[in-house]
Amino acid sequence: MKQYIPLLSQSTLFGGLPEVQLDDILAIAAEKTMNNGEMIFFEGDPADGFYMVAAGMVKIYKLSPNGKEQILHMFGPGEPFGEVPVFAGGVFPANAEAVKNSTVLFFPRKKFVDLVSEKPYLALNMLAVLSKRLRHFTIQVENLSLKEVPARLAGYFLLLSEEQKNTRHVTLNISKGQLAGFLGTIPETLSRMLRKMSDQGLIEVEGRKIRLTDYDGLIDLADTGRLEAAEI
Amino acid sequence: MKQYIPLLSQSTLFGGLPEVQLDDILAIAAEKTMNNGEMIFFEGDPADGFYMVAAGMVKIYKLSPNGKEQILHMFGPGEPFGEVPVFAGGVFPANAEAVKNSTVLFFPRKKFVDLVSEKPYLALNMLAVLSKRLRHFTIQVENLSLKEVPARLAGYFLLLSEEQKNTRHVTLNISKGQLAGFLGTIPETLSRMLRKMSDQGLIEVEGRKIRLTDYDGLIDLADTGRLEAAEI
DNA sequence: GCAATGGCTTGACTTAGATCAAATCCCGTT
DNA sequence: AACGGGATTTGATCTAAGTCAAGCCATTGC
Repeated sequence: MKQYIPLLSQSTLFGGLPEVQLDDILAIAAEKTMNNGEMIFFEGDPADGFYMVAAGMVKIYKLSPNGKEQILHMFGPGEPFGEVPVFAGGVFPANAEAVKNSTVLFFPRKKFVDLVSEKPYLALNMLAVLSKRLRHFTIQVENLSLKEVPARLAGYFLLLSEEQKNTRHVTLNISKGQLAGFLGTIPETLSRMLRKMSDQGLIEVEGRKIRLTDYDGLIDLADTGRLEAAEI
Repeated sequence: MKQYIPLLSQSTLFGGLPEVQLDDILAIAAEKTMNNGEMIFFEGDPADGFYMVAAGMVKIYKLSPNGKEQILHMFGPGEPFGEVPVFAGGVFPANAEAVKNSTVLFFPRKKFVDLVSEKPYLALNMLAVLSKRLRHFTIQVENLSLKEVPARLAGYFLLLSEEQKNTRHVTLNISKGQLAGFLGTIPETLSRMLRKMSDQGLIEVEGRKIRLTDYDGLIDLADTGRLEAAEI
């Protein structure tokens, strides 16, 4: 069960606090297995608990009236999702769908609230998790409204490069279509941008493997925004 | 001091919990007065505490390299802000500026964390506040990436109309320039959209007073997206 | 081996909205 | 009442990115 630790240890801020009893928290969880593409919940569904990914991967997204999909988050093993309505009340604000065959844990709200009242450090951990998520959203809003697609894309590559230790060689963990949704654009546009960026020698694309051939150029692109037209 | 209650009572979810001692929380706060336009903190500043608006109004925003401003939040009396780094660690992810002459309370992180360990219900209240903020961001991301400016604007009017009891007659509480920043656009575009919308009889604009002349039309616009060109 | 399906790429076209520049309005001061 | 400066509006233009329509791999199943 040790693979579930991320939920509980994500914050080292309050390290002086006693160790959480993993069994306590896992005791109140119910396990569900989901197939790739299966919906976990829909926007608007009443929420009486939250989830955590045990295995696989889950995407949280919104749809526009004409079907364009904006991915808000992708969550992997150990990451909780759908907590908002548990604390704020009401309904799920977005859709959740398994993007691989996955196992998720469900935590009924009542049980969790009871538990959290007993164990304050659990609440502090949860606060840290929500705070980090809030920060991610801050960045996402900034990206969507202040940066153009190439800048967002460059930023995404740099992020990947930090996550994966191989500084110059990253591998997409999602399909390009999904990546487009995550960046707030559409597959066609993403495809063109990838092409432009490789034309300019910033990257080399081979399927899901991306070589970052001009790291500094990417950094520059990521925050100053503009992708110059290729001048031979 | 009763005007500070919103922080503590925003969640009725956990109503069974004992009443918070307002004095406890206010005891650890320091008061600052700010002039209109004065900065409270900058993006990247190290954070050792969070704030709450006591009087006036504060905007939280990001800037693009070329100066465009995206407002993330506007906070009024009783609303806490800048809590994210307190729980997630690190630095402020955006700028905070007083948009009126204002008074803010500052809560040093260490003192607050100590207090929260003693009073679990305080943490639960904080969780509720952060969760609601997270939900707002969900909506903001959706708006920015999936909806066009007229739809966002219509949505904003409908929101205002709910907040202010007068169903057909709303008053902007911020300048149009600020509103543009909040909607992720620029003043020129906002101005044109307001014009289009009044040309179509959806609203009537008179300074900061807006009459919602076609409520159903606005609802339609807010979620199906498109503003038809005015015929004739 | 060869449909066939889904993911990706490409091209031609359209459009929402940003930029630039110039009025004009509005309001608190002097 | 005249002044000055910010806020707002308007017009002309430009551009990033979305839409529509085809074609192209590349895998999976038959």
